[in-house]
Amino acid sequence: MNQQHVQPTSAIPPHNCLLAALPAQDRERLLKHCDLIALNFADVLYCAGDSISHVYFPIESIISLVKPVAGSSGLEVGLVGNEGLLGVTLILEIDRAPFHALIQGAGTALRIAAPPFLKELKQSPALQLLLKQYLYVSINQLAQTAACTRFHVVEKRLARWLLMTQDRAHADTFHITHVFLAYILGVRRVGITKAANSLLKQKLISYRRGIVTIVDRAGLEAAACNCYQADNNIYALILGGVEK
Amino acid sequence: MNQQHVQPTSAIPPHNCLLAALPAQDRERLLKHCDLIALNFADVLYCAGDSISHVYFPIESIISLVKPVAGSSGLEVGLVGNEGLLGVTLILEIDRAPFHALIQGAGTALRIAAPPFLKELKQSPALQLLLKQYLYVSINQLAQTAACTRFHVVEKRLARWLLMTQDRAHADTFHITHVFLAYILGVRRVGITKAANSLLKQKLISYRRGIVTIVDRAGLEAAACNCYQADNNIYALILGGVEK
DNA sequence: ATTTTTTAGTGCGCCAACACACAGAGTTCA
DNA sequence: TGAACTCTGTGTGTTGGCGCACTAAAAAAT
Repeated sequence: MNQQHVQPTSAIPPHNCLLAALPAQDRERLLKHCDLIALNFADVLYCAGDSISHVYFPIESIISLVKPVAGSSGLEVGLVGNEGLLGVTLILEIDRAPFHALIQGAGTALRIAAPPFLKELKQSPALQLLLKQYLYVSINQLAQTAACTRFHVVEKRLARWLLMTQDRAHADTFHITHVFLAYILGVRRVGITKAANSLLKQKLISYRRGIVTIVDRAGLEAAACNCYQADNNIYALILGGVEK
Repeated sequence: MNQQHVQPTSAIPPHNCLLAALPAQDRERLLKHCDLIALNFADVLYCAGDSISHVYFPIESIISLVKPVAGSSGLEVGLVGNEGLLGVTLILEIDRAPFHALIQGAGTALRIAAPPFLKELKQSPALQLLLKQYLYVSINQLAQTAACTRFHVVEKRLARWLLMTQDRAHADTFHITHVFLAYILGVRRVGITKAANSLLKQKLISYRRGIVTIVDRAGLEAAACNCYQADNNIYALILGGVEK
């Protein structure tokens, strides 16, 4: 892990939707214990089974949750950007990460050690509720991914994943290689090459050597399975009050 | 839904592991609000999105949690027997079922309406902890199923499912058809026929017209993917104190 | 006892994804 | 400038599961 502390010099205050949704007082108490850190591509924040040392609120960074599989590579079961947080299961009072957590998109995050987080959690019913809601959404999205992985072809799954990442990257262009995508979606690299090439030919995306650009977002949404919409719907339904 | 009230006449007291793990006082308070009911095969307790009217503690019944998929049939993402309960997400204070819940194995269950359950939940830290632990286990098993569904062939998945069902049925023989299994595992009926036939030829199971018998449990464990063991491990790790 | 319904087994062509291997092109570094 | 490395594209044969259609046999209903 190669995390650096970052001076919070930017004029725009760092933004995480869940933090923003907290009452000002609760948020301030929490922020006092937070560090703004930079997360680098492929950093591993923790592995399944590890103790949860810190909670992360991504700002621009994107975190992949990966379920490891004996013998196989693994399978992404969740994606965390500034709409969420990493470490939500702490609300279940179990100090054990259910999944690998690795950085899929470099950027900053607010980090807080588990002990102060748990202390604030006890004091803040608003934070408790937010975590419960986010956990509920995560469970729904996990099941959605399970079904999607079973029934939908790679091209549609890839389109969905690109949309989810674009939402969290807040940019049309981001860094990703076919190899990494293959790992995430649990398919061969060649499968990604083929699917990506198809999306390219349809002029929905463009890419070269690790840089993907969304060209036609509406088209990509049409090319994706509606699991993408389903995920958004459940988030809006449960966490609708949270500003995006 | 065709549920009948059942006289709790049996000499052996009905047994649900989670209820049994509660302190006697908390359990008694809860049981006062419980009805012992009979659940019939294919009963639908609720659909995804429904309000959670009741919580169910299976005794001999087995409940399937199914994530519906637009266009496709659905995919089982959880199995609840007397080692668990249905309605665990109520602890997240969200009155919305994340999955379909349908009876996969007929039998009795203790049922309690949501309002008294929530009231008892507030009063019983032991019940709160148990639900948190069970929810954590369920999340892990959900991810396990997601990965299993992606990477393992039907025959191994079928073997795993038969073992899970045998555990919950507490019997070597139970009622199940190929059509139902196909729905549950998200494959064609013919795929089940083929896989079941293979297990039959290996003398691990026997079956005829809706009745399956486990013949060689050790052999079946060897034929299953280790997702079966992984599920058991996480349950034992988190809920190890709970008697089986 | 005959018909109808339910459940299981078989055959055929098809396709998405697999495994493995290698080629070409851009990037980095010496 | 050339070598080493990284990333993407292509080719060949294989396979697990799909869709569809039909047969066979057991159970239930009339």
